[in-house]
Amino acid sequence: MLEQIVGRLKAAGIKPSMQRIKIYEYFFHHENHPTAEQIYQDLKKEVPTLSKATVYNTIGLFIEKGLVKFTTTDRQNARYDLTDTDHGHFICSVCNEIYDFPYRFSKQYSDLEGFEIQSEEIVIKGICRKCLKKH
Amino acid sequence: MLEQIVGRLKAAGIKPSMQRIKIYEYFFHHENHPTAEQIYQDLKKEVPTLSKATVYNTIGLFIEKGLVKFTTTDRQNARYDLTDTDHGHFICSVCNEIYDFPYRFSKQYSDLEGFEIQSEEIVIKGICRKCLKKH
DNA sequence: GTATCTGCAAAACATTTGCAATTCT
DNA sequence: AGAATTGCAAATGTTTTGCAGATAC
Repeated sequence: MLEQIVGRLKAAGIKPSMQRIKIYEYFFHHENHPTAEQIYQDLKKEVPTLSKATVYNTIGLFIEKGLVKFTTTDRQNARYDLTDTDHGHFICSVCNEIYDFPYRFSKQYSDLEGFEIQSEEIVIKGICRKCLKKH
Repeated sequence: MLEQIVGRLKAAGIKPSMQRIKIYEYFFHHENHPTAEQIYQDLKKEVPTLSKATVYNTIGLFIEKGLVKFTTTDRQNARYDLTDTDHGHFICSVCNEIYDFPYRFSKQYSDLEGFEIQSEEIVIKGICRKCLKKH
């Protein structure tokens, strides 16, 4: 696992420092698109000297190198996604949890002829099953 | 036209003040999802006493009453959409312009059974034709 | 005249930046 | 030592809030 993390960082041209490994690893263990704040709060327990600036800067580096991308689910806080699979995002307006669901993009949009497509995202907002049950 | 604006505001339970009419009207005349700042800058010419707080508060009221909703295209600045039609958003990563394109949502997602769906948005990022031509 | 609405200034909040201290090789 | 990385504190930029004055009914 750790080998895989380090390998991917190196492959992306990123020197695998302690902080970078921990942050990248965090994305693998926390699938529901954490905010920088959540990453910071959780990792501080393991790496007490960690600063929020480092979290932001490191994620910025990951984005630049293509390991991670923004989701556009949440306008308040930035949320991130590993750049692996085609999937849609459902965000619950009560608990703010993000759920991934399988979704295949069409890749072809007749009304966007002549446009270069770089990424596609579908965002569904509503109330998740867990929150619906609470009422 | 003005009648239509005023009518919609009243129907939504919003008292149609000068500022509110101008701001709501603005959305009808500017289809590409302006930011609060753009609305403020443009309307200031007509309504010099307008303050940015009023723009934000008024849009907030519109959202609360369901006349307008956030788009999730842009993480830097809030952008808004009239809650009318089914369409997708294309955002150009060069000029930051938003293009609407026809898109029919499926409304049915087998993997979201038991979830209540309130809104759907598809966001495609890339480079628009205009910017591609410049190179 | 009372309730609502507006606008200013300040506050709040997420994110970025400059720079000094630290770490790694 | 030299280069890269990190962490702090301050800056930035957007959005929200408190409150006093203005407006509308």
